[in-house]
Amino acid sequence: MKINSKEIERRMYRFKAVCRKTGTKLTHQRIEIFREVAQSDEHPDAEKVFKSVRKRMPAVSLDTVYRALWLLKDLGLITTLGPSQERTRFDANLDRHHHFVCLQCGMTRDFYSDDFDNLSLPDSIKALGLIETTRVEVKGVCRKCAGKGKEAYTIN
Amino acid sequence: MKINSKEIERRMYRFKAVCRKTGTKLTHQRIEIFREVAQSDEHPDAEKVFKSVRKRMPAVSLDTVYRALWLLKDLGLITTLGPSQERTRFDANLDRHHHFVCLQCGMTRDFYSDDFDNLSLPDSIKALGLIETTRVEVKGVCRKCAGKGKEAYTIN
DNA sequence: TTAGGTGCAAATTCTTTGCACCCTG
DNA sequence: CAGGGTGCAAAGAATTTGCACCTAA
Repeated sequence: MKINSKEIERRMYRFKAVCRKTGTKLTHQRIEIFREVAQSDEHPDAEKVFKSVRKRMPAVSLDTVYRALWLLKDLGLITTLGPSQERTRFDANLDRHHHFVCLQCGMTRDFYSDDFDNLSLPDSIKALGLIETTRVEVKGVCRKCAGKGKEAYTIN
Repeated sequence: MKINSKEIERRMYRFKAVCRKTGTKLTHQRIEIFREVAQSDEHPDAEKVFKSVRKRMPAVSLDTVYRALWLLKDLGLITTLGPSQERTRFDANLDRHHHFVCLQCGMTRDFYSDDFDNLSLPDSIKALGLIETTRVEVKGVCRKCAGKGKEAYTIN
């Protein structure tokens, strides 16, 4: 809850426009659920959204929150942090490296780049705490999936 | 299964050394579980490791795989991809941005950087597929957590 | 009016835990 | 031989689904 109200309005407007354009019903639940994510800068998880929304709308159910969030993601109105709907994956490569991740099949390839290894961070970030790693995540659609003619959808 | 055997040997050696140094028992299960991750470049999840290990060692159980993987992570011998043991989080900020993530409390802060927005990717990566986004993930320990005097542990 | 949306409860899926037995060091 | 480690089965979390009722358009 820290985004400025101008920006929140803009997000709400866009949300409503996209719903109309796509024939998605603007239910009270969806409005409150979207508002909750739109007005927060802390990247809440489903449970957190649920708890906040429930304060204003005691009857919502957690499954509606999940359904709404995935819908909003499909509509390109929100994105997910981390590999959404994927399990934790393990990596024995301890060298400094970066990742390319296929948005469709999840294929992940390590790559190396001196340029990326030596990025200099803005001071505002250094001020946040002790920096340990800086990693570049490149997302896209791998050749195999692109070959299948699927459309790439909206992105993290 | 694509890492070269020299590198696999190096990883196995390091693994055994760390186990000895920390008094961690070198059981057959742990050896096979670590080997599986060490010899793979595809960042397997727990289930995948389990299935592969079971071919050579039919009696292993999935929970042993989980226990071993988290242990290996604690020992700094492997890392996790994506927010390990965290839930999916949602973000309504559709502008191009980057993240700082606290390894201890999970606090995530967006930040902006023209430099980061304009990184040029190695050709080898461009060849992998259609690139959609390039995002920098900075990990570290936020001031609040650092203030608590906890040690930062090994990193993603 | 009516098709899509919701709440509820039950089902899944993924991961963790308690406990008795086993094996490494 | 001792204490940590393992397998099993059962518990817990997190997320999804089936279905009858409800509501936005």
